[in-house]
Parts: sequence; structure tokens; C-alpha cells
Amino acid sequence: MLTPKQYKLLQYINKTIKETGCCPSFDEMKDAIGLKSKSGIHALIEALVERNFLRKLPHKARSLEVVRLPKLKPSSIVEEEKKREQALLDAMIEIPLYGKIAAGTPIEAIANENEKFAVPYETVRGGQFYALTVEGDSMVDMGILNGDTVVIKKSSTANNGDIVVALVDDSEATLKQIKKEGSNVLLIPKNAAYETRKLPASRVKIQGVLSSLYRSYF
Amino acid sequence: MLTPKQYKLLQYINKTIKETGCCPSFDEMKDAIGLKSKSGIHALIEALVERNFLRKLPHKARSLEVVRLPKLKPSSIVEEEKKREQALLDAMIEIPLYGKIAAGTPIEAIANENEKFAVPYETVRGGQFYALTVEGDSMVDMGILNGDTVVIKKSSTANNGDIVVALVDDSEATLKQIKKEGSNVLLIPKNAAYETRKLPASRVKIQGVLSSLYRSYF
DNA sequence: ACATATTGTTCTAATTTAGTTCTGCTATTA
DNA sequence: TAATAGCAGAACTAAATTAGAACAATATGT
Repeated sequence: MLTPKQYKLLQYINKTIKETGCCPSFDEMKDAIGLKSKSGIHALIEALVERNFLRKLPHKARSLEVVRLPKLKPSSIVEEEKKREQALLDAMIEIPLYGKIAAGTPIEAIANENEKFAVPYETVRGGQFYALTVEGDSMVDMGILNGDTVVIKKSSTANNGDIVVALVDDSEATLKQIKKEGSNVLLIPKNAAYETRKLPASRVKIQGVLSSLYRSYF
Repeated sequence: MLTPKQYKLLQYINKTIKETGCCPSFDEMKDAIGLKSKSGIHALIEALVERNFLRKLPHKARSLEVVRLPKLKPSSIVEEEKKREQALLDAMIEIPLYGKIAAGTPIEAIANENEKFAVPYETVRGGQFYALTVEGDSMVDMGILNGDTVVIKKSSTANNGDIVVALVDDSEATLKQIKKEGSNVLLIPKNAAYETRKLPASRVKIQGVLSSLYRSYF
């Protein structure tokens, strides 16, 4: 099967051919995908040809043909399955409540398997999840308050702009928005009173991505 | 027969390819099935390839393809699903999701009994509850954001400082902090851009008190 | 046919991401 | 106790991605 870039390019090629009737040039593709050089497009196309998703004539301009597309499940089937599973999956499930997050201790170290937090099962499908109690006000501008419970999806990777549990120097866990900047990582608090931290990527481990939030008013 | 981990991994790979069109990386797989190291994934994949459930291109990243799926689930997985069905009957309760709150319409008028919102049973004992989707930013300074779901306990009274669903002139329902001032009532938004409204108590009916809040980040 | 513009190919090299291998720990079982 | 399976963690190897430039083949207009 395909890598994400290969998939993106294949979709673009297919869409363009469908819409315009002719195949995009390498330069158009590199712009569409967001590359600065078309050599990368060449490599992606070679891979797609090798995997039999594309066919082409060598040295012929705009001669690509889409052989097949990765078959996504038709949405009607997805809907059907969702409905059928709904009854089963709407149940509550308990996930571990690991304690408070703000600063100081890696999460594994304070893991206490006894405490649990109940969430609807459908919200924690497709991954491993845990809950944390928020301590402090470093994220108030995104509506994450002291005392809130956040549900975190375990992951060692994240996208730019995600709110993550980041472990710094194997010793300090914090909840912050993350952005990559070359070989550095920015940990961005959402409160004007706090400052963004810029750290080499090697000092920061991602322990999970914010998935949902729960707050009680009693 | 497959081991539980093998079964889970195979299902995850199949689901991911069907949904996204591209193959997950070892790191994504380890997060999804709850391993901390990808060496375990390697072993599982080797086993699945050997048993002809998976196929891959040698020396290519993200090249897995699902050959077939097992007919039988490992018994431990069956057990787990049974347990979950049981949990469905025990722990969960659904409350009506009445629609959006911001302004304009009394809640009863837009009540749609079809939509439900699942919450842990313990959190909605001792009263009648319903859920609303927040629309607008008039409460952002208390961490209540556009799109959040709030759980409201039905009540016609409230304490000073409570956040309530208030019905003004039988026509307009809003979520605001409430304060009594003699024969008047203050409806206080929590956003500097909005102004507090002061109304005679006779024009304001309380429809419920904010009990908890839920937010999803996906 | 000629000149010129487009388009596709190749190469080098740096960086990031992904896959493989190995070592050792732990719990289980014979 | 020894054997084994499963997994964590690190070290290592390999592939994918990206950029830049040079170049080759093709297409186009005159």
C-alpha cells in the first residue's frame, strides 16, 4: 500500500485528470503537493508505477494514467457499520486516570492503575487512551482550565498545532501546543502570562495528543 | 489461530488502509495496539506475513497489504467484547441532546428526542438532565467554547454565580452566569466583548444549571 | 528545419522517517 | 531451575522526502 505522500499525489493526479481531461505536469504537481523541486515528484511517480497505481510512457509529457485507486470503503458501508456498532460502542469504558499534569514528573512514574475515568467508548476507539487532571492555568486561552480532566490518546508523534502531553528531558510532563521548527520543537502555552519554550527535538518526547476534555461544575 | 495481539494489529492495519488509503507506520501501529516499542510490531508482522494474512514489498516502507482476514476471533477478544456489552447495560445513560444554545429559541421548542448524548451514570443522578451544544463565544473567559457540549441539570432556581440556561421573555435561551440584584436579575457573559444584561426577574426563567462540560478535539 | 519553451530525467546531497536487529528484562510454564 | 514467549529500549540500517541544478527529450511556433 501507499505512503501518505504517494496517496496525496495519486489523488491529485486522479482528480486533475477527471476534471481537466489531461494529466498535470511535474511542475503543477510539485506546486499542488507543496514541494519546491520536481525531482521529488519523479520519485513518487516511480513508486506509484512500481505499485501499479499509475502507468506512463517514458519521456512523453503528460502521459500518466491512473490504473487503480486504493479502494476506500464506500461511505454507505461505513454508515451501515457505524449504525450497527453504535449500540455496542456507545457504552462507557474506563480508562486509567494517571494523575495531574502540569510539571515535574513523567506520566509513567505517577501512573496509578487504581484510578479510572469513564468516557463513552466510541470516543476512545482506535488507540490507547488515558486521562489526566489539569493543574495550572497555562492553557486557559484555549478553554482548558485548572481542574479539567483531559483525555489523551497515546502517541509518540503529533501534527503541528496539536495539543500534546510533552515530556521534557525525561523528567517534566506538560500539556502544551506543539510546533516543529527544523530540528527544534516549540512548546506553546495558551496564556499570555507564559512564554513559549524552544527546545531541541531530542529533549522532547511526545506522550500523547489531546483528544477530549471533561469538566464538572460541582 | 492468531494471538490477540496479532488479531488486533491485523484489524488495525486493515481498517487504516480502508479508511485512509495508506499503510500505517510501525510507530503508529505500536501506539494503536498499545506497545511501547516497535520491535514487537516487527515480530507480529513477520508472524502475519508467514501465516499469509499480510504481504509486503521487500525493502519498502509502508508497503503492507492485507491478504485475508481471519474467520475466527481469538477467544480472549470475544471475552472482551462480551464484557463491554455488559458494561453498556450498567454504566451508561443517555440524556437528550436538545440542540444549540446561544440565542433565539426556547429550548423546549427545539427539543429533538432523537438525538442523545451519553454520559456516565453517576454524573446525572438525582435530577433530570439534558445536553446542549454551545454556539458562540460569549463564555470563552470561563473556558466554555463554541462547539462544546454542556450538560444541564433541570432546575427553575439557581444560586448567585451559577451558570444557567436562562429563558428571557419566553423566547430567547442563553447560557450565562446569573446574579440576583433586588428584583432584577443580571445575566453576565464571560467575554469582555459582551455586555451584562440587567432584567426584571419576571422576564427571566431559569431552565437549568450548568453541571458539566464535554469537548472533543477531533 | 530551426530556435525556443516545456516537460521529464538524472544526480548529488542533506534531512527526516521508517524498518530491522540485538540485548536484556519479566512473567510464565515445564 | 531452565526454557520460553513477549516486550522495552537502544543502536543501527534502509527508505522516503526534499532541494537544487544540470541535462535530455519532446512540443511548439516560425
